[in-house]
Amino acid sequence: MRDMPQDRRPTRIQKKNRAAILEAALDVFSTHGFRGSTVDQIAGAAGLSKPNLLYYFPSKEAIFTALLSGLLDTWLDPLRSLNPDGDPMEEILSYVKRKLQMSRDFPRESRLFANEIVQGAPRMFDALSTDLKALVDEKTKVLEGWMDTGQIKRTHPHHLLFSIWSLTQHYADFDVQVRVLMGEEDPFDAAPEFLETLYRRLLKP
Amino acid sequence: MRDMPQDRRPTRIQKKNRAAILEAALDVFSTHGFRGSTVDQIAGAAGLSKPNLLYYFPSKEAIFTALLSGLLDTWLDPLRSLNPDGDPMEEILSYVKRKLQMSRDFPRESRLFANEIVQGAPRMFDALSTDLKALVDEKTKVLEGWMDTGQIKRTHPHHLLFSIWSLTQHYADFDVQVRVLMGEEDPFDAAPEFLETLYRRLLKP
DNA sequence: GTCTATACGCTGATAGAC
DNA sequence: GTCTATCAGCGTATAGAC
Repeated sequence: MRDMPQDRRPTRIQKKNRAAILEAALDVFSTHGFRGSTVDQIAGAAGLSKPNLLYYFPSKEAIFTALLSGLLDTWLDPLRSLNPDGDPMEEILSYVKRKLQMSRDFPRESRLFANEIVQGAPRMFDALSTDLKALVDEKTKVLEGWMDTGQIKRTHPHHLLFSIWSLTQHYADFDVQVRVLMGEEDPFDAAPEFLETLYRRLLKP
Repeated sequence: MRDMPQDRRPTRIQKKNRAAILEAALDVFSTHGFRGSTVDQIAGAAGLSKPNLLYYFPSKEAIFTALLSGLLDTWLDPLRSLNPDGDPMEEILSYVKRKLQMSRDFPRESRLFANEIVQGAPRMFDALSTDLKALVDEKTKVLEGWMDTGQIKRTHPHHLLFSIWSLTQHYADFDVQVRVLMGEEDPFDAAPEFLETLYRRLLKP
C-alpha cells in the first residue's frame, strides 16, 4: 500500500474533500452501479478534477470500498437494536418503522446496496457472509425464542426478516416505479400504516 | 432505420442467431446491468464475433430494447390474468404463487428489470408509465371492488400490489444474499407457505 | 452472412509543472 | 495540493475483404 494523505492526521481541507468525494460517490454509484459510474462523474459532482480525486483515493475501487464499509454499519443498526428483552410485537413493529424511515431518508444508500446485491454482490460478498450472517443468525434466534414462548405466531424467521427488508426497501429501490404508479400520492403517507397492519395480523398470537 | 435481416423473412440461421443473442444478452445484462455489460461479453456468450453480433442488432442499445419489450409482456401476464370474477382470496393467492414461481424459474428476467428500475428506469420509463400504469390502474380497481363488497379486508390497493411484487421478486433479485443467509436450506421450500399465510391473515375478512 | 482489421471516443490512472 | 497534459486499454461501432 502506498502512503495516503489520511495516514498522517488530515487537514481540514483533506477532511472536507474526502467527505465531498464520498458524498458524490454515493450519489453516482447508487444511480449507476459500480461499472456504470465513471471517476469523472464523481469528480465533477464533488467539484474536483479527476486527478485531484485520485490523489485522495488511489482508485475507483477504493472509493467504492471506503463508501461501502462506512455505510454498512449504519445500515444494519436498526436490526442490531432489536431488543431481545423488549415486547416482541413492539420490537418488530419499531424495527419495520425504522427500516421504512431509512428508505425514505436514505434512499441512495438503499439503492447502493440493491445495485450491488442484484449483481451478485461481487464487492460485498465477504461482508454479507461474515458480518451480516452473524447478525442475522443472532436475531433469528431471538425471533424463534419469541415464537417458542408464543409471544408472536410461529413463522419462518428468515422469511420474516426477508419480508421486512423487501417490503421496506422496495420504496427506495423501486422508487421510480412506485411514484409512476401512485401519481401524486406520496407512498410514505400510507406505507407505515399498511406495514403495521400487515405485521400485526401476521404475528398476533 | 436501416434494413435489418429480420425484415424479410429470416432464415433458420438468422432466427437461431437472434435467439442466441437475446438469450446471451439476458444472461449478461441481468448480472451486470446495461452499462456494466459489454458487447464482447454478449457476443462471446452467444458464440459469435462482435462484428457479427452487430450485424444482427445495430447497437448494444437495440439489443437491450428488443430484449425488454419481448419480456415485459410475459412478465406482466400473471397480473393480467387476475380474474375479477374469480374468488378474491384464491385469485390473489394464485397471483402470489405464480409470481413466486417466476422468481424461481426466471430469476434473470427479474434481475434485468430490477437493475433497470433501481437505476431510475432510463430505458423503461415509457413502458412503466403507459403499459404498466394502465394495467395497475385496472387491477387496483378490481382489488378495491373486492374490498368494497367485503370479500377481502380493506387495505391500500397500491401498497398491496407493491407488497406482492417486493416479497416475491426479492428471492430472485437478492438471491445471493438470501442464499448466504439461509445456508443449505432452499428458500423456495418454505416461501410459498410463508407468503400464503401472510396474505390469508392480511386479507381474510 | 461472416470474418479481419480498424477507427475513434471514453475511461482509469500517471507524470510532472506550478 | 491542485492543475494540465498525457497514456494505455477498453468499448462501441464501421469498412471492406471473402
